[in-house]
Amino acid sequence: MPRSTTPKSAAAGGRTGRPPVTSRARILAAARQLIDRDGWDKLTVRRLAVELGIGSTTLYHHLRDKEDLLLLMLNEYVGQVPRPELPTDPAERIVTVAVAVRDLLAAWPWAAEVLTVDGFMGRFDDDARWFVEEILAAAVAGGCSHDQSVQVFRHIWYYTVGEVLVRSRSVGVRGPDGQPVDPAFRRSLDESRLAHVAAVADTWSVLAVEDTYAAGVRAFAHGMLVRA
Amino acid sequence: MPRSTTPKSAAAGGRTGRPPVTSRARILAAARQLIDRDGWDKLTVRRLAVELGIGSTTLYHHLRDKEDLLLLMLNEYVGQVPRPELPTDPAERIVTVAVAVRDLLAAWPWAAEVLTVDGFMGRFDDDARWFVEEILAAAVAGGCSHDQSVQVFRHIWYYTVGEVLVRSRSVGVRGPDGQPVDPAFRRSLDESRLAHVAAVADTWSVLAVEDTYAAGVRAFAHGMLVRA
DNA sequence: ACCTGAACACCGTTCAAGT
DNA sequence: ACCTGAACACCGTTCAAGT
Repeated sequence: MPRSTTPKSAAAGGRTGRPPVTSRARILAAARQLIDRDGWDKLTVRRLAVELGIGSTTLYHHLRDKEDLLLLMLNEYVGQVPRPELPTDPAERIVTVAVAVRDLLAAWPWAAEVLTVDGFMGRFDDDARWFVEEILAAAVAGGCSHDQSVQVFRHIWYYTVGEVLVRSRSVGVRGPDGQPVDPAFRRSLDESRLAHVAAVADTWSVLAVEDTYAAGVRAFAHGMLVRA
Repeated sequence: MPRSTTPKSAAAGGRTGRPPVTSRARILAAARQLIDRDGWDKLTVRRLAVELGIGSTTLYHHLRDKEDLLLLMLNEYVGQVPRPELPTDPAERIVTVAVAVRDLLAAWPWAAEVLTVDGFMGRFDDDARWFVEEILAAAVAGGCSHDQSVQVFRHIWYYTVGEVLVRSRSVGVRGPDGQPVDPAFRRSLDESRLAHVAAVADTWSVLAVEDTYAAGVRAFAHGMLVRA
């Protein structure tokens, strides 16, 4: 039952016993390849083993469980992102960092699945935590106490996770009848009770695909730094 | 392959054929009972059939698929919520509605799972859309155009979904070793690179359980209505 | 018109036995 | 020290046959 933080292959000092057929790095690479080729939902322990040409149960010598694999992938992914150039204004620095993280998560939709794994915030490793540091530092530079900076981070994080999750699940959705599901709420719309919904019914689907994330965090970040 | 909007039992005009052993309403009630008693993750098509005392495959005459069941439950749930008293100030009206919806979703954590179902926004029915109407109306009352009100709603919605999802998955999390996962990021913390993270490491877990949702939407709502 | 069992095509995970 | 097949305990869904 290996832990994420202590890979067995690295810990093994001696050279006795049966030689390993795979490694953490190889597993991660295979998982990524599998997702890119066949899609996120095809990433199963069994398929991953086939991809690697090993028995599926062998994977449990390298990973605690499937969730462990997901966290490992997220950490590797977030850690590898190129850090953006940061502006000097604290609020704008938050916006820049948040947009970078959002773009990162949005580009790999499977990341959205991992975001909802139990307690994942405490399972980021140092390389993946740079963005937490940057947001906290910017909040403090903007006049927040350390405690307030944590709350600023949490707000930004909730908004980001929500945006990524909702949008990754709403693009190009089609109903079982093959027709695209109408995001405009026009189905059985009671116009007297839902007057404002009716007023935007025709334009909703157009407005809903617009990328308003940056505007959202901007309003958020400036609003909170002013109040702090 | 029945659709959510046209229950078969209701549509059937004649009285020929084998009598039904169950109904939409009974299925929904049984599902809720199952969740309340055994937990969200125990809600499977097979267990639900056992709960109802019918064959599992029979359920497919009343539901298109499992996702359909989830949406049906969400709609029933959101539609039944007592509408809160609304203040006159537009921004505060948004806060009140948003808090009510958040409380609702947070109280039934399984709702969080449904929120990530493909295209669920377009699958709310009229009874569940009152909160959309209220937020759009408040935004317009606050000076937004109809188009802008949609963007206000989207921002609030992303934030709400994120808050509910993250928080429903972060409470009382324990690692596989039985120790609670430390949300304070203290594991292998490089204090030189992550100075601000280190500064809040000790208080993070205390701050993270605080309910700051209302403060978040408030900053958001006021900020956006000012800019619009 | 509605219900059913059998079957299909899968899952994640454990564990004793093997090299 | 590491790998493996068999097995366990499940899933959601389809479909021909039955009442």
